[in-house]
Amino acid sequence: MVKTARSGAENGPVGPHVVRRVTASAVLDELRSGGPFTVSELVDLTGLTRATVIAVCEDLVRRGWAEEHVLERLGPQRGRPPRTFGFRADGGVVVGLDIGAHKTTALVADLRGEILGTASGAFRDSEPGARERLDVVSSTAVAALRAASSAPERVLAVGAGVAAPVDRSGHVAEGSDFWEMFDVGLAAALRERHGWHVLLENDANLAALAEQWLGAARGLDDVAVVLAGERLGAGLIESGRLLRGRNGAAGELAFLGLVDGAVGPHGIAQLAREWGAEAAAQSRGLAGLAPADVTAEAVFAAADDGDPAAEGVLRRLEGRMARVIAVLSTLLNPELVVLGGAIAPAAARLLPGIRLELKELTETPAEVEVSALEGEAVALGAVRRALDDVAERALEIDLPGSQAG
Amino acid sequence: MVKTARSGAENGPVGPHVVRRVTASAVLDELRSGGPFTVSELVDLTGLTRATVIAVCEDLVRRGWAEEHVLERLGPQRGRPPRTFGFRADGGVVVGLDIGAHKTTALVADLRGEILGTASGAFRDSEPGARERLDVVSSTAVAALRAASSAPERVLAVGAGVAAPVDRSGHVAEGSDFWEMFDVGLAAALRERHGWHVLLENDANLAALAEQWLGAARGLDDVAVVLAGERLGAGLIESGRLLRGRNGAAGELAFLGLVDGAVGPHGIAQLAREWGAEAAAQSRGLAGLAPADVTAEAVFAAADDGDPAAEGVLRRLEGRMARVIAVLSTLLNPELVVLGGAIAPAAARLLPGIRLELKELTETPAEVEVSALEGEAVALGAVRRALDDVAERALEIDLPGSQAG
DNA sequence: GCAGAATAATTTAGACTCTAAATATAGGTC
DNA sequence: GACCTATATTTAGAGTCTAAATTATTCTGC
Repeated sequence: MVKTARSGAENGPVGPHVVRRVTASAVLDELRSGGPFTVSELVDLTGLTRATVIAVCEDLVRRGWAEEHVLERLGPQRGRPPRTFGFRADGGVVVGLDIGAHKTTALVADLRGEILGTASGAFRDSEPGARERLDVVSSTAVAALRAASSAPERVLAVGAGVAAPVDRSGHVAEGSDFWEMFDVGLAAALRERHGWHVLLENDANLAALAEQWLGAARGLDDVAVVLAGERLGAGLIESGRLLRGRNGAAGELAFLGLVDGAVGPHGIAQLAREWGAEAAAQSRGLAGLAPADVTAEAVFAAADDGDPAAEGVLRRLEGRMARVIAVLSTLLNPELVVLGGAIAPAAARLLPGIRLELKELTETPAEVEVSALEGEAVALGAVRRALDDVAERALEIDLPGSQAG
Repeated sequence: MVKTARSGAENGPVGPHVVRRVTASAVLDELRSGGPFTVSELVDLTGLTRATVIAVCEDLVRRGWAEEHVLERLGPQRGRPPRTFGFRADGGVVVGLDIGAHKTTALVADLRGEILGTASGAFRDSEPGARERLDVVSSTAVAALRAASSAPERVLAVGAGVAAPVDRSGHVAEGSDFWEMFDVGLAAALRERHGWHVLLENDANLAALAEQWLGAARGLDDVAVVLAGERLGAGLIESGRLLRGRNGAAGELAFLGLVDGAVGPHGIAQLAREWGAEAAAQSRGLAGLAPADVTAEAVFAAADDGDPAAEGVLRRLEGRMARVIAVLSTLLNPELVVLGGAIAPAAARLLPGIRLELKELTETPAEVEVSALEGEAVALGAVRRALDDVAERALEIDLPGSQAG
């Protein structure tokens, strides 16, 4: 659909080596996604010739992406012992950052996504400046690297999630006054300080990647992940691709106001407080709390005790969520909607009600599940994003310690 | 984001010829998108060597995709006269079909998208059976080919739009009882009868392709096209790609009920009638029409005459449209929303009101324009779809009349 | 121990493609 | 007619793949 780019001139010179790029990618993909393989297995998997597979593997070993395994033969086998090659998951590391309003989390993972180290840090000020944020983020990342017994030089890519729209070029959308100045700062500053390749991304988008990778949406290609808590936003994946929209603002759910007449967008936690306080004020009970003391947790706890007013609040929340999911289902037709964010722990109890209402609201209801990734979805998604980037650039990257020219 | 497929084995054998495929694509893309070029120009455009470009061009000529032009030199020029090559737009044709409820339209275009012939046919029965539909569609397509002085054997691809969800594999989504049986019938039957390669697609999706190709959204990568009339649906393009969703149902706008409390989905024309009739019944005028006589056209005409009740209906329509567009803008963040379908002729007068309301409803309002493609959007989009398919498969297609083995 | 079977690695020959550099060609200019 | 210019063609060299032939390693059975 419409040309992508003046094709040739920019895509580097063509030549016999592009063939090698294709074959090397094929082999590397197999190695990355599976255990060590014998050459014969790789021949079967890729459809390439034995001679080619060996040449490619030796190439990959030289470049640091693969290693030859010394095989331990279990039982007696016939024939010449095969050579086996495996992916070098320790060829480098990636970092996943979840940069929140008050704190930041860093994960360090190997090239297969195994988490090697974690750290988190809090911003001292409640409204920290760019410098403060940058320092905390940077030192948290370094701390996670230390916990992983790794070092900044070994980092091949960094994924970073922020609670703001991020466009396709990795810039925080204009008009988002708070982040506007900081975004360029983050990617540029981390590159400056450590030489890192930073991929900035909206947090809900990363949560979606994480759910698709390790969570409730594992392996599905059409998914929406709703992050509900103080904020409300969604990460959308269609046909395996993140949707960002023109300015990176896709996935905002501020149409809530249109859906049931509320004024402006509201996080679910906020709503629970607000509606809970209403109920308390109307002296409908809620465990005798004063309206000012009503927290989201208190409402959920009261509902557990059978408080009818609190249960009424939950019904309203179910309705609200069902409407949001109904709009997503109708407009985007995902296979599954995952509920995540701060609401996740409480969401399980809303699920039956939501599913029931959803069926009435749309002809194409998605499945609905609750995230099981706890607080780590965004950081895990950042890891996934970084891994994807590394996989894409693999053959252009010179791995530290490789003997390649 | 997750592996796509067991890479190698299915992708055909690798070898030096894949390089040729790359270079040939690069040259062919340039030729297709521009006038005839001299070899030197192609060298600049593609970054390839002169020797390569000539070899590739001669290859393309042999395969029927390009032709060598005899140059007419305008003024005196220095140097050896260059060879020039051009795309052979007449190497074959594509067909675009708009299969509606009551009639069908067929366009025939050359490989550059120039429309060569048109035809349309009506179904005799109001609820025609599969056989009747198939016969009319087939003969309409053949009539359009005749009008284009072409023939069924020259058809390289057929795009076909239907008013039903179509999933990625080209099948009408299950549960859509009416089309369910017919869809497979259409693609299979046209292949059977004429050997055509048929690409079934949702009509709103095709309208979106058309707007992006020739219409108000020319060249934009993030667009939504709302088809409003008796029915209501949208075609969504994000990052240059159509969104289909899990079952092809993406773009449905039946969430309208959620947005302002209406029951079930309603086409705009229906609403105009309904609300107009309400207004008439409340004896608020509407040019003295009896409620039963109120048509959408009558409402718009009355508004033109300054009838306040009719204007009230238009305000309500503006509000409804603005809400729909607001949801699209917020959730998908397109750059532009195009209003098309039966509403298009009347929509221009709603535009100012819609734009004004939209700004109040979302933080990321899209631009809003009215389609200028008149009734042809779907059929044109079908042509575009077919052309894209041909472009993608170009080097695997044996063009009729080529001397390639 | 040793021939033979089984499996895999390595080598060799052949084909195709690209680039780069050298050579040839077709016009115009002086 | 000699020269200049822009282009075309040829030639040499390198990289890559496949396919087929050759060599290597191990186990089995006697």
